[in-house]
Amino acid sequence: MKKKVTLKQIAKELDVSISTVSKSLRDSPEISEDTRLKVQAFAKLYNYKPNLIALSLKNKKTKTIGIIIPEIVHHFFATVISGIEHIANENGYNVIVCLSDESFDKEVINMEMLANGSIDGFILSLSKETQQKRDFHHIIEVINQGMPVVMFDRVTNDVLCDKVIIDDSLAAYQAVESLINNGMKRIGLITTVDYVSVGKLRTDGYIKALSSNGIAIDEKLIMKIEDIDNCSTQIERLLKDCKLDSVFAVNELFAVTAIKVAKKLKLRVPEDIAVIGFTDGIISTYSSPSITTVSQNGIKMGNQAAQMLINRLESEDEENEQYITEVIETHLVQRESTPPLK
Amino acid sequence: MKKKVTLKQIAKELDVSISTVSKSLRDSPEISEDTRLKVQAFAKLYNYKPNLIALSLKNKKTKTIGIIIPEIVHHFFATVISGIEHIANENGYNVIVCLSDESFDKEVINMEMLANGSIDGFILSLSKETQQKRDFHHIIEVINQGMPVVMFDRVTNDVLCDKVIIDDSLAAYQAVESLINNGMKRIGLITTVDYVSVGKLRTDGYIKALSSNGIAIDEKLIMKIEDIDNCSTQIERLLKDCKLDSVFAVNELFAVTAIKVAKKLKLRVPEDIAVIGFTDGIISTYSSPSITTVSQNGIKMGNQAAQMLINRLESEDEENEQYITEVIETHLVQRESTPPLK
DNA sequence: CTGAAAGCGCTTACAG
DNA sequence: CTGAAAGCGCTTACAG
Repeated sequence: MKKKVTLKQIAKELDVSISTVSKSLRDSPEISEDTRLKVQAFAKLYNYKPNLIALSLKNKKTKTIGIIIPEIVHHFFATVISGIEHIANENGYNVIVCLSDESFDKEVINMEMLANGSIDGFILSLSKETQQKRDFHHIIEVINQGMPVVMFDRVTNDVLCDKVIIDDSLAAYQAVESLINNGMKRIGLITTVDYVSVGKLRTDGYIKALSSNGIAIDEKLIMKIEDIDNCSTQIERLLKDCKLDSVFAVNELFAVTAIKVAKKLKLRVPEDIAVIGFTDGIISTYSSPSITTVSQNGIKMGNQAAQMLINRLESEDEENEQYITEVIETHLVQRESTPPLK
Repeated sequence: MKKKVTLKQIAKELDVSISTVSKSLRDSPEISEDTRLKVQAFAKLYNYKPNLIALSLKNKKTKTIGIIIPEIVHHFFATVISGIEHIANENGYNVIVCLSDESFDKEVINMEMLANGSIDGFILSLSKETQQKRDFHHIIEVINQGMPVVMFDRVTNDVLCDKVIIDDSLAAYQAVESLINNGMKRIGLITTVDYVSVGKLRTDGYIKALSSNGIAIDEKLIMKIEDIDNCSTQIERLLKDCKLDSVFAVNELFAVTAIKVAKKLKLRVPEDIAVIGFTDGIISTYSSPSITTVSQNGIKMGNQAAQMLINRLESEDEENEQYITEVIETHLVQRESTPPLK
């Protein structure tokens, strides 16, 4: 057991002052080559590494980024973390991850905890409950304290900060329109409750696509799902009652469940019913039939978010810069759950 | 913009000493009720929260756990992080996540970085490259410095520390034996190269199961896959050449790929060929047919690892305690890719 | 009951 | 060229 060595101990061993040791290790020109080399050799021998906590305190920056997301067991979020991590690492930052579990309180607690010195800035995606309550004081407060924040995916207009999103409404619009262009008329929508921002936007896109193509909106074809765990009964009702020729689902889980239900009802996918999902994750790839879906590049979103945050952190406090909202491109990934789309 | 307030500022405003402020906020009996209340009211008003970095430096503990895993975009690892996070949070710990990307160098760099004061202890799973090189000096060094380490899943006997694993060999044995008990004779194995510890163990289990049931080992039925991205060509060769009645795959990806390939070759699953996978993740659930698999409860493994680490951290330095290896239960989850197994 | 001092591990402006 | 001092934000043993 050999504990980590400190400047103080090196100083003592070498019978010089702590300042001299510190300067030597930082290659200060103030120090004579002799003592510099001597100190460096000794430090190397004892494998000296500066204590990062002490440096953080001194420098008032920690070189770590705080991430707060609703959950991690979710391919998209895991993907974003991965994207953040890589850019962070390249720039000498570490990443500390907190999960809100879709809970407002946990989101607040985690933010406050991290805001007390542990990190230099936040990257976050709102919990469902926070979106439902529309209470963002914890985020605004952190920003007011001068800590930069980048929001991604589940964002809100009520907070002014940098953001990374996709154009959920447009992507949904295009997906639904491509169904229409291929002759589909009775297009079901499986979506979330409205307070989930991205669900709402995708719903909007669906509605716009129908409207601008002269198809009347039929509320019965729209299934809003609150409780994801029991979505299959609701989806079964939708498929049974409504004689759909296709379905647009706002996430992978809804899409794959729709396929499972369709099979159960002896409907062939895509012949009897075509399915388009959202978020190009592991499920869409490995389901059979594999799922045609709107790609949502989490790695890119994470890269972008991290880069924006780091730019803020390292831009010598030019406070007045405008906030940026970066929109990541999406596209439709064609697979087996739809006929070849024109 | 109102920056966070410090003890110093409060002291100045109230015209008392920093010590008095500190003690008041910690409810020290040394302080008169009058000043205590005054200070507390003021602190509350200004929303004072102690700087955690300063506390870390002072207390020589950070209340954060470092996690190093090969990758995060992998359901099992995401699941483990989730398990760690929850126990950590309940105990007032935060979690800092680093990815080794299966690279030895990144694993070393990340460990050294975190070991320099940022965390109180590690939870880690070895990168492939580290397993291949069998070089664990970075881990041993950290342990020698007195920092507790818990390894999970991809562990090694060359490092003495607490560990959380499943009995990979036994689980594989049981899975393969259940195939045998249901009349399967030509059982293929899709596995990793041997240096991946868990792959090797699962291979061992397969071999033992055949041997102890009087089935000769046929090397041609064993496919060791190095490059996961192109596994489907190799798997196709296996299925084509070997007339298998069943396959045991050491992970989800191999299992689902085997199913895809089987379909392509017009083999029905499970009628013509039964498939058992390993790791009960999202793919196994949503593939069709859904995949019979060995469950590997990542949440539980994470919980356990976090609990063991925290116990170490909070056990008043009773150094001499023995290291523990905790074995998490597994079981076979029956789904559609096998006939009902007796 | 209050405060000055020392200390956690480091850096750096300043004196000598 | 070297070192003492101040400081990052905090706590706590000790004096008064």
